[in-house]
Amino acid sequence: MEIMVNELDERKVVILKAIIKNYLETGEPVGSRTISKLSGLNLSSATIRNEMSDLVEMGYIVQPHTSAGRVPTDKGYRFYVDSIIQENDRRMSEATSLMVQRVDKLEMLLKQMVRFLASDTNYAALISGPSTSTTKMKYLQLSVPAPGQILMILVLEGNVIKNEVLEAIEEIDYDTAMQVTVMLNNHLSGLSLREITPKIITDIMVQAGKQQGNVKLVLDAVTELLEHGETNRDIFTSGAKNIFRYPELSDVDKAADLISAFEEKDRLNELVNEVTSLTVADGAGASGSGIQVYIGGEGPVKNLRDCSLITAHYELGDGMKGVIGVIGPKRMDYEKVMQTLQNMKDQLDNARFTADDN
Amino acid sequence: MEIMVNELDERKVVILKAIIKNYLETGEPVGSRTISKLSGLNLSSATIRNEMSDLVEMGYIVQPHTSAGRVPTDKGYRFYVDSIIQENDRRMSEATSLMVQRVDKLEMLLKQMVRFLASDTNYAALISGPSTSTTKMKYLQLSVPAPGQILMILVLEGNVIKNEVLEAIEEIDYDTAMQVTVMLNNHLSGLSLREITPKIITDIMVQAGKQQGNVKLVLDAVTELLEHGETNRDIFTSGAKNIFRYPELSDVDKAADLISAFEEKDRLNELVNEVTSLTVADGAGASGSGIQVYIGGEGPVKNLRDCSLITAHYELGDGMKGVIGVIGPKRMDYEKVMQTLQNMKDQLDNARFTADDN
DNA sequence: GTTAGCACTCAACTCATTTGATTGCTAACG
DNA sequence: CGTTAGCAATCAAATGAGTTGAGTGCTAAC
Repeated sequence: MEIMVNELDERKVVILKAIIKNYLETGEPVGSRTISKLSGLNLSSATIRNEMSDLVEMGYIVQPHTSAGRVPTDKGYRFYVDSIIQENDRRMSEATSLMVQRVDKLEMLLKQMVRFLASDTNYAALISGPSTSTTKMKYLQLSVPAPGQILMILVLEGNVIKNEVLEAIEEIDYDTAMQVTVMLNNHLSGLSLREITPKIITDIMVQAGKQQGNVKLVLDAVTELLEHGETNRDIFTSGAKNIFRYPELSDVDKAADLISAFEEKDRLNELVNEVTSLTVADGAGASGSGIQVYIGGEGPVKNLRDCSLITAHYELGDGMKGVIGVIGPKRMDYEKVMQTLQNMKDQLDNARFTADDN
Repeated sequence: MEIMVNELDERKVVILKAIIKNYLETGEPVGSRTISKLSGLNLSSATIRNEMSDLVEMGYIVQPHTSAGRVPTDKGYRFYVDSIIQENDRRMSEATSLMVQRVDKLEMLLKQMVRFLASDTNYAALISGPSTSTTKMKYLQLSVPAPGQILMILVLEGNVIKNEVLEAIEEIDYDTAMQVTVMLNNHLSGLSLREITPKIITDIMVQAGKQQGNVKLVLDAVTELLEHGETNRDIFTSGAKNIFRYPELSDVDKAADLISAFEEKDRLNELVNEVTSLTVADGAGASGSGIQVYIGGEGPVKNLRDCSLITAHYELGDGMKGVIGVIGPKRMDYEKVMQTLQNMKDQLDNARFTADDN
């Protein structure tokens, strides 16, 4: 990226930014005369035209048709976003602490966040629940709701609760279930799925005694539950209807596509997973800020034509990592969304749960 | 309703049905010539015109403007739907058993159902989880995940699991929690919220001894959880994007409205509650079939302009009652949807859970 | 390197016209 | 008296010619 800095002289940069900024506001192709008036450069429209024609050649902007103004290309957007990121890194984020600090139920917090995000930005917003494979297990409880059945309850950090009813392998009575519960907690409490070593497993199995079958069943279920939760996180969304605010997305096909992505959470899950797997250092111009911007067909949003995606990773502490993001038209207010998202990220990173205060 | 039967002579009935049927297919106003050809009555368009003009006077159809064809009014739809219901009652439903009979997890079943319903009908579909106040409690388990905290797990019929972490009133240790658990199960297991009498409560409180505060806490939480679940059921949806198939709904305002109703489940919950509270005998022409049809502004859908709602109540046994429904344009294929819904209802009414088979 | 000037382009708008589906009415028919 | 053919009247929607206006590219002069 550094090599490219010199491709554009200062004046071209000013003009390009002015074009994109204006386009973000109006959604209409931008003409030379507009820029001549708004850029602050005191140049005539003719001169601007010459520069614009250069910018077209370099691929930063295009003309929808001969006698129309110019519209940014993906390359243009990319440039714009990258330059915003650089500026923001300089003047650090002054996170205004505007939201609740202590929340009992994680789910509440996330719903609250995503709703705020959508209504603040007027785009569609989503937030994923925390990664289940890196979150620590607080407590595991087995129980016998009916003969031959084992009820397994798994409490994770942040009081996220997972549970499942299993069909027992060996006969198991209430007291035995309690003994096994204590034994399992001794080994597993405080660990995340990733921290369970083979040694721990063997230790557990040795102590399982006659209940080996059931213990294996439970361990498998725990693993399955957490692994499955990894590719199948809870996802909360808000503001899907904001799609209709933007004419370029409200054409029937695209809108239907977006809406169904928001309804069936599967595709959002894929998206979150892809975003997670791309390292922070990666293409999306994250730098130190931890905000990623995917424009147009880039990366995870290649199926969402004419959309851009802005995401942030949050970490609530104790390995509870998740993703929060905004989906909008390519012509979105990148600057504002990035700021809001940075704010949210800071909020979440500093959130503490009342239940943890003991 | 019986009085009205004679308002329309046989020929008018045939013509009216033909008009509505054609309108359902095409979505375009229907002209006299079309009916003259399609009705099978061998009448000229002029005669049809005379009859149509009568039907307009009687309020079954209207003209969007002079020189346009005719379009059914809500009264027209109502007539059409009622006559379908009568015919169907006669030739009983021959429920083709096309779906799974045994499903472990209720949530899976419901998701499966709603997805099928949406893709089969091409409308938007929704299904509510079972009523929590009439579902029986199978098993209640208390536990102490951390000092000063009580983890309450409530297993309902169908292995629906609810849970909550409470802040303890009195000190409570693991063994005490177990004792209380056994005591509570003795009293509550097998009952639904509605079946808990004051006597049961007093009996429990007497036996609570030193743990009175915590027991009260737990009982309140159970009540709160189940009552809250009543107005706040799980709702699964599918096929929201089908809205775009129908031009009359895909105008921006209406679509945005519908979409946000489907995203934020609150309004669907209200809808389900309203549907539930209207008795089966009520206005929506249910008769014996247990299918309700709400046309246009009728009842629960008064906010969803130009939409109709068709619902069925299901009962999985042991008080697990819920609602399944389809939302589409007024011009929807009532006949088909009602049949599909009847089928689903039958499936659900007969579904049995493997976990119950012991 | 910058600018004024001008011919040219083309989507978008306007407005009159045409088209075609459909009605209501009337007079004739059986 | 119900039915029908015929016809003028209506009106949304499609068509198309003409106008507008934003914007460009090019050239010649500053």
